[in-house]
Amino acid sequence: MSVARVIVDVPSRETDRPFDYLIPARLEGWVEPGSRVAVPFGGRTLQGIVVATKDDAEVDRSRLKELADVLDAVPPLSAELVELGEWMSRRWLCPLTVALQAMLPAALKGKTEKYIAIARGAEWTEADRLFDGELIAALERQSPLKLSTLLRQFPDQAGAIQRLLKAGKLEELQKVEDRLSVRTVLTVFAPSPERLRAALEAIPRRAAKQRETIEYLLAHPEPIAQQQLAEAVGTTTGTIKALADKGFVELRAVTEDRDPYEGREFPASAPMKLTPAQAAAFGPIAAAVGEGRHEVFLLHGVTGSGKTEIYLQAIQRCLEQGKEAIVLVPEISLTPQMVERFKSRFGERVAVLHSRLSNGERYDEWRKIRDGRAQVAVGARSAIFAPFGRIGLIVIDEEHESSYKQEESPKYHARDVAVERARQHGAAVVLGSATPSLETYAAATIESGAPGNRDAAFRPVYVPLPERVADRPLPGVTIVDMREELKLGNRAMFSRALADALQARLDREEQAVLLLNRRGYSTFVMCRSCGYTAQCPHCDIALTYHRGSQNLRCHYCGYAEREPTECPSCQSPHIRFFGTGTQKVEEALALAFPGIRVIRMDVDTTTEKGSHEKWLTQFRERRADVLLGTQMVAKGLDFPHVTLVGVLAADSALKLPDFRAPERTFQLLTQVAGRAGRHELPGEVVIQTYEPEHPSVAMVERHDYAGFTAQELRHRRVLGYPPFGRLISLTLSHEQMPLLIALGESFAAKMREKASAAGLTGSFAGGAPHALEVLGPVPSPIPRLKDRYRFQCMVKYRGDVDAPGWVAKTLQELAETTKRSGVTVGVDVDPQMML
DNA sequence: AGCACGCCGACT
DNA sequence: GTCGGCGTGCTC
Repeated sequence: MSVARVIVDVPSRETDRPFDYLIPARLEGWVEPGSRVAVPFGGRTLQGIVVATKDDAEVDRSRLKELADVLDAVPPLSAELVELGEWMSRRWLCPLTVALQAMLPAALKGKTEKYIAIARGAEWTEADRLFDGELIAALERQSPLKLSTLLRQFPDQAGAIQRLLKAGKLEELQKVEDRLSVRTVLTVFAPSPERLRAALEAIPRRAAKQRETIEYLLAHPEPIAQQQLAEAVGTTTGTIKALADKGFVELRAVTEDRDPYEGREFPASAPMKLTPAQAAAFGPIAAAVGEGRHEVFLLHGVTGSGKTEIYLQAIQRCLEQGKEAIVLVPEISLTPQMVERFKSRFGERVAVLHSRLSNGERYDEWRKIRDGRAQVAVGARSAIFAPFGRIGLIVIDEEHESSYKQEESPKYHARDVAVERARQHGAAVVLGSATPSLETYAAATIESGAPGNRDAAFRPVYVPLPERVADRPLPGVTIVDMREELKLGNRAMFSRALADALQARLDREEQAVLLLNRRGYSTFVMCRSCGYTAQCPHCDIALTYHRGSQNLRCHYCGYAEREPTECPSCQSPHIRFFGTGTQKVEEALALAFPGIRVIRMDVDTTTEKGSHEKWLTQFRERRADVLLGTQMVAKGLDFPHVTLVGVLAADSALKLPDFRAPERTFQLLTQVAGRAGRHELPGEVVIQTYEPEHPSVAMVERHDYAGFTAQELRHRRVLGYPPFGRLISLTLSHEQMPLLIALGESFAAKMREKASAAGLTGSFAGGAPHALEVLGPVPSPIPRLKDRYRFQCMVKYRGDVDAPGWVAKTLQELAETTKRSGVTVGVDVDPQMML
């Protein structure tokens, strides 16, 4: 008998190591690295992932328990993915189980179910029968029975169950069950026509619906879903159930593959002829893919330069090598149009993974990949874990997008995972963007790389794609200084330039996209008498007024309260709403342009499944004049009749306490500007701002990526920010503020002490290659979240020192102190959002 | 993360 | 005298 090393599904630092289990004879041969198993662990049964197997000669067998079960016929992970998980766990300091869990579709996140059974040899006394008769009877009918079912049936018998368990008359069993398996559809199978006719004889005349059902089956003898049959006959499933009970028809659960794109036709598309510029960019990528060489490319092409066609042809080349390809796109641009391009070119070989799929649908797509029925996976962030075995190419479109960084644990960046996974497979990586992140751009273009930039091995080959297809000009950009507007007495949210441009679109029956980075109606609520502002009671963040639901909401924790009519603090009626959100703009548009048709798109209008697509389709079909939304309208949308893009407040994100704010603003503005005039009609962009001279705004006017980047990189170099230094943020939280302040100070002091003891502190400003410093603590930009106060420390370092490793080790050493004090420490390696 | 074991207050 | 509060500690 051999031994399995198992990572149990307990996401804590203490249990973040393999536990050994004996593999019982009946499971021998089913266990390998990547297998999902159920194991007994501290008195309960949990899901775990096998990371290795070994011979039992090396271990003390007597202290080991046995695996309870293997949960899948085919292991859901491979040794390679387990190894990738281990790498992630080191890189982003998360428990290994959390990294492994991120690779599994939600359907395979096993949950422990408790069952109650009558114990062997249990004998019921008179008293048992008297007090717990019904409970015992239920278990005598069926045993074991799910504890939850039992409690639903006998809500007040929890004590009795406990007692009988203690007395040894009942016993508890635990099983790990999947959230859902393959979807099954109850399907009706009709017997032979003779037997159907016999049934007709036997069914009394008064059971009209049953007779009709049989007659329908005589006419349509093929198997049919119960639900559909009921609809076709005009009855309920009860009728069919009755027929099945009498044995006239057969009712069976049939497993069904859900195809979210079922019934949709995708016209086949052939590779297009590449322009000379495209061909020049394609050359080196195709060569690497053809030779099965691991190499990373930065494909820097302006919007409309035809990057997608290059991806498609590179994938084609990859498939010709008998290998598989992964394409990552930001969730938001994973629209039907985008999917269509891939489905049209590669048909059935494409699996699509995005968050709008139900767990079951996603599981089906995932199985298509694992079982080799698909060779191309297109999806958002987590598609980087697509269970392929021979990857030849990984494409990351819009590589600068912040959505590639997961904000919950594991806080991984899909771009970095992609490079590591490609290295494992000897695959090529194409990072595509019109506005590459400064990290990637610097690594690709600065002579010696950026000294503090990830690992030295990250040196993408720079592949520029400077021209737009068909030489369509970039749209003209007008920057409007809103201070001037104010001076001229225009206090409306639309400048004269934007209002005129909008009117012109309405007159010409063209369309416009308007961007405002604020959802809700207004941004804050204040009392004019006493200065009270509405804050979230759990997060100390200003509440936002939502007009439709007439309430104030916290955008961080979801807290909501009713709209106030008087000041809660001084009872004055002079409580007012300030700032502008998308809802308010919608109203202002209706007022300024009577009859205008507006579609508003933000998280409030797109939560419903499919609503995102619904709105976009409506807009595409020109059933609206204006698409108004938050940044989600900026990404990857492509509408032929949009000739105007308006940005209402370009600087709204500039003042955020985040060193990436200028970069994000520039990227966002450049991306929206690219939305206009992508087709025959020329486009125009109007950007409203209070800071027209700010580089993030001014450089957009000239479409000057290089100019903006050069300037921003100089800033970053001086301050030692990425890509010239790297960061790890440590967020300390506690319910009590004074305690947290004291604990934070001592925590930071200890970190600094340890860093200096390890010889890691150097003069950071002097640019020493191994310098590391611990900054803070300072109040976190969100000073309180869900009733816990927050302070943060920042570890800033440069060069190739293994700072994540050092932080992990140091936190381990401080673990006892922190645990006793009740502070929790959250770690974010390479944070993307300073908020 | 749970669930055990373990030491101090309000009930039968 | 017991039931039960939730404070540490361990889980192959």
